[in-house]
Amino acid sequence: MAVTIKQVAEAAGVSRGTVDRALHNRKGVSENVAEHVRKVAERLGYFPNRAGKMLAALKQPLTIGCVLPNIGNLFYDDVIKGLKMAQAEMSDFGVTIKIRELRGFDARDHINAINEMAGSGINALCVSSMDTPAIRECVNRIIGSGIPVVTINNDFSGTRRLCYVGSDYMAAGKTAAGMISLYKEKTPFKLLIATGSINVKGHNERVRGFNQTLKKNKIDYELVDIFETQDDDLTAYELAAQSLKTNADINCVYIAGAGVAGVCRAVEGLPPGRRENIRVLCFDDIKPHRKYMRQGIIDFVICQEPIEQGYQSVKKLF
Amino acid sequence: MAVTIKQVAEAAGVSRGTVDRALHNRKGVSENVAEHVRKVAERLGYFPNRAGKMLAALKQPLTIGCVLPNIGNLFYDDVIKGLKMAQAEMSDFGVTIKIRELRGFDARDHINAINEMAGSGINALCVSSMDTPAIRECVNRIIGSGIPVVTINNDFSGTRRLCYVGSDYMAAGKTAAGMISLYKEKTPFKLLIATGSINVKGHNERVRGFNQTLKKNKIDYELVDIFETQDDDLTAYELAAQSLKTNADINCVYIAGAGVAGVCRAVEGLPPGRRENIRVLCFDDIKPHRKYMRQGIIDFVICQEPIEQGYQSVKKLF
DNA sequence: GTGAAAGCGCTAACAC
DNA sequence: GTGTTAGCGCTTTCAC
Repeated sequence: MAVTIKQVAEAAGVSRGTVDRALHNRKGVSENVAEHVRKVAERLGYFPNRAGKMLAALKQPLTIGCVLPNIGNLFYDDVIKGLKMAQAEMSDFGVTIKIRELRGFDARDHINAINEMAGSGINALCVSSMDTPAIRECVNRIIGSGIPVVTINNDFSGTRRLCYVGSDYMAAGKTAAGMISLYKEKTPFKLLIATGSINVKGHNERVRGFNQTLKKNKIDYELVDIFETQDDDLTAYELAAQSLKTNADINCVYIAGAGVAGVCRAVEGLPPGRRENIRVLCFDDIKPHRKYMRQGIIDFVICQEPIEQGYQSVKKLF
Repeated sequence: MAVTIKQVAEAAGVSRGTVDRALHNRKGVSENVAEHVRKVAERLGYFPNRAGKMLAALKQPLTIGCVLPNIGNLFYDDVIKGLKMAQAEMSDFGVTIKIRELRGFDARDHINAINEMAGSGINALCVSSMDTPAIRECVNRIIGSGIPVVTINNDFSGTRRLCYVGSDYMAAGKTAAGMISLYKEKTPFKLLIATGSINVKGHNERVRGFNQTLKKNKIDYELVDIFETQDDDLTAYELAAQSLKTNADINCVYIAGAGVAGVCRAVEGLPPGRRENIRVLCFDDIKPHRKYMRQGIIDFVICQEPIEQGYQSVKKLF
């Protein structure tokens, strides 16, 4: 059996309460005693038993607030599924989650939602948003106020968030480049890139990783056009249809964000003969993507693990 | 806060001990009272709190025995990593694991190891073995003796194991068929299949799923040769070299088990011109596979999640 | 057959 | 600043 707080207390010649205070840097202990206790704990190889912790934690229930731009983006359905799985698994330890749902990429909306959530008595925050200065500032302020934050699916540059739970988007772009290279006989690729939003770090990285790897592997390609879908199918459709019409030489479409169905519909609308000649790559395993994949419009879908992302976010915070 | 055993006891007008006995079908409680308690618990929506359970479980440490044919099969390194991760995470709840390592597919060896393990005072068993009558019988006997069993990575047909943790090998074969279909212009495929062992259910299913899907999708192919590697690189090398020499028309090698490096070495040894003309598909992300992938010998590797398999096996048993 | 009580390891409230 | 104690929910042992 592992060493308990009781044994540390005996060895250090103090009470269990004092050990607890010392090891958690709580106030109410003199620095001398605290230092001594920490030494003894270290020496005995003390490591707090999580079963005991959990049971005691029941008295201080933990509420985790989640802010997600999920409305109109099916991908987040599975993230939410993961969040709920975690909640189900940890409700026994006093964990509750509270989800705030957002539509689209309006920075003001996001900031309002995050602030509201932070002010609603939560103990921790789990957020998926954009990587803009205003939002970073907002999140940093919340962290400063003592609420730990994890980013989920979308990370921020330079915030002191606890951790990021999500995929490595550079690697994802790299993978996409590898996939399209299987069609080397179709080079030079005439490329259309549809990204979600220039404010989303992950979308940018998917594009950078893709370009970098194509160059590194000396794949012959030319970037013909690029636009933002705003993760909206209608916008995506219109811009894609326009671009494909203007640029008759496009033979490869790389979709780095949501709005995939919109782009696919535009490809679908092309005259036969042209349509089959276009390779389409996109991300995330959601229902409409499967449909277009079966139809042969989409050639490759690179997936992440949304359920796991939701699940792990809660687990880390707990 | 959720309903506790104490509340159930009060509502039912009995003691906490009696509730515990009733809900766990332990002896020492009359069927009348037991029935009544179960009804009350049901009505109140009682669900045992896992934090409390875990803490109490500390008094009865749980030892999980694991029997794995890992020696000489790098894939299991990650399975073991997962087992150890789980142990690290759950040592706080009194869980210990004990691993017995095996080499190869000798049924007698496996049965001896399983029996030894079962007789060594373990509380649960986690096993990866072959799907033969003798081994099934052995495992069923152990289950009958009251030790719960999960199968990991390799399932048995028709045993009363608690659950199977591993991949869907039919789907894996299907995926492989989809991958090779990307090279449709190379049809008809002249196929060499290297399976690991005819006694391993997963290997068989990988082959069946592969064949079925090629047929279903009307891919033109012919099975030229098939052999067992015994998951051994040397055997694999010799048989593959022989087969490739005898059958000069082979242009596609499907490796359903281990021994991949052996087969690849055989392909590598072919004269240039012939060598590049052969597509190779295999399974599992282990180091030598990466090497042959970079070299361009292997075209596709379909992976499973060995770490997760190890981790989940322990978690389920706990 | 049933109730009462101790105790798993930890934290927090209270006492000194 | 430090010690003491109660209690989180559950299981098990001991008494009756």
